[in-house]
Amino acid sequence: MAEPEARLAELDAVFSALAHRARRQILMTLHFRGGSMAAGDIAGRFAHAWPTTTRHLKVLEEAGLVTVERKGLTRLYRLEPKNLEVVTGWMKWLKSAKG
Amino acid sequence: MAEPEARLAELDAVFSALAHRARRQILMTLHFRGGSMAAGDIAGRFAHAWPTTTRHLKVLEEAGLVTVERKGLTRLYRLEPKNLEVVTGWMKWLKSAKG
DNA sequence: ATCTCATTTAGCGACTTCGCTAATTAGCTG
DNA sequence: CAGCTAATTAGCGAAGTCGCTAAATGAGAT
Repeated sequence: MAEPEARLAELDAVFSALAHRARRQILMTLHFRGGSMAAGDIAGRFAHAWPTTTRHLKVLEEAGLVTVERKGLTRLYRLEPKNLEVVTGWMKWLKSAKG
Repeated sequence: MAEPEARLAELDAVFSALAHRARRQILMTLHFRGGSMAAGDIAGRFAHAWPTTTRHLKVLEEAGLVTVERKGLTRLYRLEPKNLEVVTGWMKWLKSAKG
């Protein structure tokens, strides 16, 4: 683990990313559609303007919750469930640890 | 469950509350010290000015993550683990549901 | 009633977030 | 290359967050 500050920063990034309803919904949408979708496909499912969704996607990407891959003209966003473990890990630890 | 909007609002409140490092730390501190502490006891463990911590406590309270009880001069904050289930529930559901 | 102690509320300034529209980048096709 | 399409970046304004200090509240003790 090392680098406690890096770990805290990661927690900050992940929890902040999850703090917005639209971003949680993006993750859910991705999951329900098999784990990966084109950016426009995602944007099309939201009432927000496309650039707004683009920015949400960037926040999720910076938190490590999704990854992007260029696929010709489109960009494929993929759910990265591994980094969600940061949250479950924190929750589990909070519940189990003894003082 | 009913009221989908109420449920979404609760998710918003809880995830937003967890999005700040100091607030996560307050929950951890509470847990490690047995689940309840006086406000001043909590504030004393943070570098922030006392009113700043008071506000964080209010955010946590509004999210249902802690409760307060007047105890003479002091106010006793108690961890409310039940409402943390909102998060674990969301996480679990996200991981297990099939599209 | 007054004083003190624990805590909150009020209010300010710096900064960030989140929505938008307009402009730009970059790949593909003719 | 010109033109279309997918998506991002730029930049703006409204609103929220988070730190602070100063003032107010409210309970207990003198």
